[in-house]
Amino acid sequence: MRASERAYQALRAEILDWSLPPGAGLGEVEQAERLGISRTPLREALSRLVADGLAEQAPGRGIVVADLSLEQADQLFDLRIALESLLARRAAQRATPEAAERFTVLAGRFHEAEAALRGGTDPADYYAMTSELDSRLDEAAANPYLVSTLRTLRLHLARLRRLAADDPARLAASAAEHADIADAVGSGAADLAEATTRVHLHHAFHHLTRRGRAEETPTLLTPTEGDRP
Amino acid sequence: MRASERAYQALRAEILDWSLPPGAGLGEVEQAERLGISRTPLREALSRLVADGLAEQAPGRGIVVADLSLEQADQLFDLRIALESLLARRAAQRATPEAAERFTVLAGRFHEAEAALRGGTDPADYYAMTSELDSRLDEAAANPYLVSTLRTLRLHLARLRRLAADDPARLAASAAEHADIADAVGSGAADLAEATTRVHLHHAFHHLTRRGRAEETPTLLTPTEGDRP
DNA sequence: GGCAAGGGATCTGTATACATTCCTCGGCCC
DNA sequence: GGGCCGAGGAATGTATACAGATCCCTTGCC
Repeated sequence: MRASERAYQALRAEILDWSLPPGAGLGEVEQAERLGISRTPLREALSRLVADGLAEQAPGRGIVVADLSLEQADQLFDLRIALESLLARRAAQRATPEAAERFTVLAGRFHEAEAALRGGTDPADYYAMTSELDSRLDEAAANPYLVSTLRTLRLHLARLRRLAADDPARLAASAAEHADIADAVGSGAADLAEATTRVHLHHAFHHLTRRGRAEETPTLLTPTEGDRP
Repeated sequence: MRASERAYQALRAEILDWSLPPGAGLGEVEQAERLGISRTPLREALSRLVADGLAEQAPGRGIVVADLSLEQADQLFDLRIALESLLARRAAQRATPEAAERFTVLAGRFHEAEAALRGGTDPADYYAMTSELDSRLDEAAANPYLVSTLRTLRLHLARLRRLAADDPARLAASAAEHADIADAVGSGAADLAEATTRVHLHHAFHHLTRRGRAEETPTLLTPTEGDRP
């Protein structure tokens, strides 16, 4: 794999999991040294991070990890609701019969996952399923511009997810909501597909902001001092 | 100005005005030579163009200008309608009293522009006003993620515009629609702001696709042979 | 003691040289 | 005659060296 690609993925992963917290400086020499590559491919990786909005040019400090906190969650979700409700609607309208069948099957799996999650199962399978649903919606909606926009947005949402502790009750409810979405898309009900998506996202947003105000999260918001000496 | 920035702006302008048509190859040595810079800053410019979606990695041909035709107009407008209607709604909800006043003033100027355009005036002033309206909406809506997404989308729309010949009648009607939008936002009517935006964009889309099917445009769709021998 | 100017060090931006990969074209074998 | 394999070459990917800018620290003057 290309060095620039490895650097991009490594840095992106560290930003998404908060190893590199907002405001952390991404000096070229320092990061190139750390990743064992030269400055040229590192600069390309940084460009891509800036284009993704995960990093930004800070006034006199070079490139730093972009800020993110719960204050921005409502801005992200405002955009997310608009885009994902459109995605679900178009997927419902345009899904081929074979694709529709796959959505219905997926809905069944979400229902099973809901039961399992209520039992306290490991949520890894469930996360994989949500990501599969996203991919199938992207495919069915058949709008590359929309998909590409959502791809970028999902990066920010992944970062945001670390601010919310997942509790089994919410995960089970979320699985049920995903089942509703998959069912609606699978049956070609565009209005319902959009509505179930909006319902799901509103619940997800409220859960996120409610959890975020609990006293445990500040440690997540200001991790690991010492990145800027 | 930095060489990479100049290269980015130069190439972007050439892509937007179809001097570099879809499919045109952007070889590093060739372009670097043409622009009088070395490959390093040129590569950064190409990265940014790819991130914008204006260029893309072609299977075995390196980086080429991204495809764009009227077939993609409905995909672009589908996304555009979702984003700009949200933008108008939020702007109406969040505009400060001073900002609202500016929208109302702008609405008046659009009405004047409408009359002038019916008289066959040069539309340059009108274009400047639409771009000012966009900026004010961006500012009032106060959602950096939405604004940044729209910034990218508008690049593609600018490219698309070259496929539509502007006729004075449509421009005047468009000015009237913009006046409606500015009025609605200025008066804080969120529903109306969204509705007027949707109306405007539907008209713009239909005008675009209608014009595009006229027999003159195929020459625009397949310009200047010889870019790929 | 504070402020301003200069100098040094560090960082980013650019150019160029080198390495590696991939495409193409020609020849050979089936 | 067609297809596969290999050599040549061009283009991309990477490293490094150089240049320019910027920021901070020091020092001198007010």
